[in-house]
Amino acid sequence: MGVIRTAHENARALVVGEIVGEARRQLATHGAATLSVRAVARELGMASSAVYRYVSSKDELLTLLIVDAYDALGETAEAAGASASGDVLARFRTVCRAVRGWALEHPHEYALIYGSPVPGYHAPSSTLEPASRVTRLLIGLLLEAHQEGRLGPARVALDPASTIRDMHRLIEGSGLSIPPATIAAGLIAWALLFGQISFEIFGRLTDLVPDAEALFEHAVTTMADLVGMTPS
Amino acid sequence: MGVIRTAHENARALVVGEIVGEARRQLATHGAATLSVRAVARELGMASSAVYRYVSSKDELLTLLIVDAYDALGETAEAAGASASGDVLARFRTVCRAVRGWALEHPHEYALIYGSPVPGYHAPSSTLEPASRVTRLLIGLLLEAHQEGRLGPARVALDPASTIRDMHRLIEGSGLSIPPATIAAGLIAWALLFGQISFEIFGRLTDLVPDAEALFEHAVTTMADLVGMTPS
DNA sequence: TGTACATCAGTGAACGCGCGTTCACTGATGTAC
DNA sequence: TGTACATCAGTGAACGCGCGTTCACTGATGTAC
Repeated sequence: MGVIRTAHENARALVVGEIVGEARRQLATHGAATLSVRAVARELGMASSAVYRYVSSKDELLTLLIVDAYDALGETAEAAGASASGDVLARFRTVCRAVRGWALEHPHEYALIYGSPVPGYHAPSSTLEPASRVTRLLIGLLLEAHQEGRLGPARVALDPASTIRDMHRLIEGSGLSIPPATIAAGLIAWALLFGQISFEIFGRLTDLVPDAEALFEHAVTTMADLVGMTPS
Repeated sequence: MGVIRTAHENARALVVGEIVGEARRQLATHGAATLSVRAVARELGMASSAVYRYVSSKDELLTLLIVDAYDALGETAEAAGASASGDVLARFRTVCRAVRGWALEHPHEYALIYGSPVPGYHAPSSTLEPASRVTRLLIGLLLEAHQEGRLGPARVALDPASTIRDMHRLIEGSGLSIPPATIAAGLIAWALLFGQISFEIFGRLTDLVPDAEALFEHAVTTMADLVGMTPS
């Protein structure tokens, strides 16, 4: 259909935006569990039945919110990566910081996409692409470092045949020219990134580590170390 | 009051156990969001009002479930650690495997304690002790390795003054004789452990890494490496 | 050992609530001639 | 440019549901004498 739309379609897109915006606002203040179609309609000053002209069900609204959150996080991370100066390592650190920063600013949206899955909700395929945005960005940095020759050996010794097979499958599936051990290290570093952020957001570091930001910096160093990213 | 109880008290404890058990069963099949006092009563064949003789509110039931989950995980991990043969490193690996194994068997209970916090619920202090059981076990292993001289330098270089201060505060608060850098590395390894498990439980590795168990073994090696735990 | 009494488990009805979703309708708005 | 018509946004009432929690009550059970 392209970019040209009829007036009706424009109006539709506008209202859908308002609905998702209000839903996001309620998510931010009350959390995902209490999100309700009726509450969104109420706050928007329209009948609850009117929302169904734009969104077919509560699940679809949830999907829109999830896509929205992934996109917001992806955009924040990409913008940080694009505007960062310095070498690949410096940009990697900046991107990690941006992800943490977004999570701290939007804890409920972060919980929606990186916390426990909402029971009974099954993510449709439309969430897959936005969900991989941050991952693709991080892989891009890894690839860049590799091409610049800034990638030492990964700190992971591939042992069982199944992992070697899995890593080769990933490499072939994406067409990346990164050594399998680096891929494995990248996956582990990825888990560490979101593990560290989740611990902080979900309150597990409270009263334990006052300066969580400083500890996060250490974690990022560990990640870079893991994949073999060397400075300057 | 001690261990001796009246018949009434014994009966009470028994029924509370049945209520929590049924609630746990429903949590396992339907997830935390749909947990309801009425559904538990229904399944137990009692009036919903009767539950309030034993549990003062839904929040208290949730607290009992959370304590229950922490204790189950703690017991599993402790049992694995106690029965494991081999050196500290081997026992560390066994404990990590046991934590992952429990999480895979009880994904909803895992989500309850290590996923996004339930909105509107504030954990009372009675959850603090059970929550720290696994952590204390892991710290114990670290301490053991240190006392046996099996602990090389941690792979974390303490940089900002605030982290050094935070780590010293942790050491003093617990009376541990572990170097500050090792404490920091331990915290990061801790985040990696649960980050890796959460990624697997919450489905982020599905279709990406078929043999998640093998990747987990690599992650555990990375954790041991991080804190400087050396083999044999 | 037998009886009176206090304790407490358990009941069932009720309160008030908010939810997701449907449906027949009204009225505005853009479009085709 | 003016009019007729189809489209569609939005309404308000309704359905049926399940929830947490309270309350006055009944009847069993253990205890004290």
